[in-house]
Amino acid sequence: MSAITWPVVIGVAARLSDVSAKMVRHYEALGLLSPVARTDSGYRQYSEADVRTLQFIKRSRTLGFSMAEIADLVGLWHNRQRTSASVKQIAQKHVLDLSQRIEAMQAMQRTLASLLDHCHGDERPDCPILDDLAGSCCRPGV
Amino acid sequence: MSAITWPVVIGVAARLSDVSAKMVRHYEALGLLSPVARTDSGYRQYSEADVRTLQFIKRSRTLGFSMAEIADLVGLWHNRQRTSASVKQIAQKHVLDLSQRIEAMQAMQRTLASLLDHCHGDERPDCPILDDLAGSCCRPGV
DNA sequence: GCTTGACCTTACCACCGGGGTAAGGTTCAA
DNA sequence: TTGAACCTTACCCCGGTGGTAAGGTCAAGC
Repeated sequence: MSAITWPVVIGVAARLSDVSAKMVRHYEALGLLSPVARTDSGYRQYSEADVRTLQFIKRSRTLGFSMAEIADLVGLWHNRQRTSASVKQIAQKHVLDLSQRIEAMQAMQRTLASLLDHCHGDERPDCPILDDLAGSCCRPGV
Repeated sequence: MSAITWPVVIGVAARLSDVSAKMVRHYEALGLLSPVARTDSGYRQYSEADVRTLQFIKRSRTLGFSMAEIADLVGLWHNRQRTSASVKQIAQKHVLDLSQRIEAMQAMQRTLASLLDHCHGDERPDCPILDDLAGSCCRPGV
């Protein structure tokens, strides 16, 4: 077990937060992470607080929040005057967004399932799936 | 009711297939649609078959197939030696892919729902959602 | 002290499935 | 003949991430 000497360079911060060094720089460019300190030679220096912010961002991405939402969440996290209502509102909107995307994909699945059900899947060329994609059902004359 | 005079320019083909002219050109660049005829002045000319292909692509996109999958499907559609098994295999893979994406999003939803459930959503700053994102549960000492 | 290799820096390009915008040529109808 | 509507190519943008290249820096080993 090796204790960490702070601050750390980007590679260590990346490993500690399970975010690639590339994305760590990207998050900084996006403003999710305030510009960190630099050594004389230009190396970025990450404090424990910086790494915790990266972990916060990572966890938020895992839950599917967009970069814009995460920017808001990080801002609220760092703001002691925040209200839990403002946080909850962001999360509720995200859940709603997820529901809509899930519903859209499930609709695709239902249609595909029914098409798969009617397709023999054998050596013959006749295929209800292609027939549906070609729209033959709606325009029998075409 | 106005009968259509074939071939048509890109704008008409776009309206007939509910695909933007921009994307019609893009699909051609991707090779989904073989390069169409041109007038002396360079305008693209779309036949009925071309428009049917565009409609096929549109319907496939609506069902969530990727461009690569659609390229395969269009190829099979135009190939009389195809087997319905080959079509079915693409569709089955796509359904599986959808299932995995849906499952991942539902997992996010479950986590978010539980967090929302514990968040008061009032004027106070205390917020289980932020606590979770900050990972305080797992690293109480940090 | 010098070399080596691992690391850092910035700056580009790519993906997908589009959206936009600009500058210029063409067509058609009034 | 002129003006509007349309076409052409060529470029930039989004989100979120990967790669790659060319160069600077640091620490350890000899």
